Amino acid sequence: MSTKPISTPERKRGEGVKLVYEILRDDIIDLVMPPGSPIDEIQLAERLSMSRTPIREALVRLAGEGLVTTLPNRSTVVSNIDFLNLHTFFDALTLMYRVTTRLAAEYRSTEDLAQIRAHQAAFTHAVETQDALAMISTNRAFHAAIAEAGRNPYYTGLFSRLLDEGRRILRIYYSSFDDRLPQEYVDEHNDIIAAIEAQDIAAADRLASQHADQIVNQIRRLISRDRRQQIAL
Amino acid sequence: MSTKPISTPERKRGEGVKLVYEILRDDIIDLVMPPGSPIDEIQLAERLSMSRTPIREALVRLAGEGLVTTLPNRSTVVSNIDFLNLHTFFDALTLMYRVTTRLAAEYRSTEDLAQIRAHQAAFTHAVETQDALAMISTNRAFHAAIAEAGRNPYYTGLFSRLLDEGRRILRIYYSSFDDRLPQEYVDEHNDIIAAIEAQDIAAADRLASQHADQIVNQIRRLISRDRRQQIAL
DNA sequence: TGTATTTTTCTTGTCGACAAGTTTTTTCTG
DNA sequence: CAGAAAAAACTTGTCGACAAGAAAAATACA
Repeated sequence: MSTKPISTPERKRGEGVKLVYEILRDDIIDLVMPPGSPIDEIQLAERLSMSRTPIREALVRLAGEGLVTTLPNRSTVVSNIDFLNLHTFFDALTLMYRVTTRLAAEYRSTEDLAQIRAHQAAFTHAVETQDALAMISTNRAFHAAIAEAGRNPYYTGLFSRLLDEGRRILRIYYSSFDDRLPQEYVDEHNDIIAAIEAQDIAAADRLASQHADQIVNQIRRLISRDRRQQIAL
Repeated sequence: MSTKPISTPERKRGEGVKLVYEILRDDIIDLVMPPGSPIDEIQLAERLSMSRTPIREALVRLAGEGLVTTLPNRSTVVSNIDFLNLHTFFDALTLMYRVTTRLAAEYRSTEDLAQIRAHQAAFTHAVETQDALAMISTNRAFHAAIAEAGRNPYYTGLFSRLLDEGRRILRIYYSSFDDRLPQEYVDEHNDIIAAIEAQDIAAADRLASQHADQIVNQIRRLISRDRRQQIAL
């Protein structure tokens, strides 16, 4: 975690919480603060030059989203990634990939398609320049845009949480990205876009399902490879 | 909302937030505080004889779950029920009914079954005594227990929110319950229990789907009937 | 009398301080 | 010197107070 103070000489009333929330959220998702990192309220308050009240409010919100864990009367820490129950994560992620893509095919507007295509362009660029970090974030934005087009807030809410959790997991292994897979992702994304544009719900469901399997399998491979390396040490 | 002060002479450190959270949550779900009700922090603080800090923390949590809406620099109010987009609610509810029941059939332990049966007994009793309010809450507990048996925290989290929202909607119409339908629900619940016990995933899925359709249709009927009455006035 | 403007009142957002626990350090004792 | 007990240092949870903004009331004006 960077400790340098952030210059916030003037802040509007009500923006403090938002600021802290977004800083912590980004730092947690990008693993700047790895799982288990303690979050010191006083330190944060000094760094952002504000009182502990807005800090605590942001922490309560983050706890509600499962990104931090509050240990009563003890420190708040960045939530751990539960590798033992990853299958529940994969299961929910796959389901949300499917239903959001289905709904997008059903309800997408022309503007939705433009948004989705813009994110896909960014993802393609990240793949071409082999920027693994950019791949992870643009991939998230691409699928979040699809979910938005589906217009079901219950799904977008859960899906966002799952995508964030997936980002954390991928960041751990981002250095060991295969450069063969990303191109496949680009192609699959394009197929999904085509199905959404054609409003072919069945195809959207099938493609999303396959895409989810690809990602799940990739994560599984990254984890097992990592485990082998650890044993080799 | 009842305004009588609650006797809380001594409270342990850290229990204040939990107390406020549960009181507000229950009052909102049971429509003691109907949608749109303003929540006055100072009034609440005086009634529970504590400062505004724990009150605000509880409100942030409730806002995270969508039960209250915070209007910046203005009052926090109980969230409205979005009747215009009820289809997104029905869609998500049906899906969660299905996946949680499927998973329960797959992973249920003997203790899970006992829990589920206990809730079903309570539901049956509520139907027999024609206690509509008890039907609503025991029905929720029954399905929540099934979801717990499926052991996917992402699903149980979303499902809980949906069940709570459904409880709010049903409470609005609780006086106009048909007395024919509840008996069907009892039978359907028993079929679902049988499928879960037999670990018949396909049957569990199918029954949950039918059950969800029943409930969705019932709510739709209650709403349209209510609308006709309003027009008749 | 009705509308615009100012003033007052009220509620929320933020702050600094203190109390209740927890962890770490120090001191005591065998 | 090792382990237990006591004390100090630190962190979190709660409080009362104040400032900023919004709603309501009062006033001015046509």
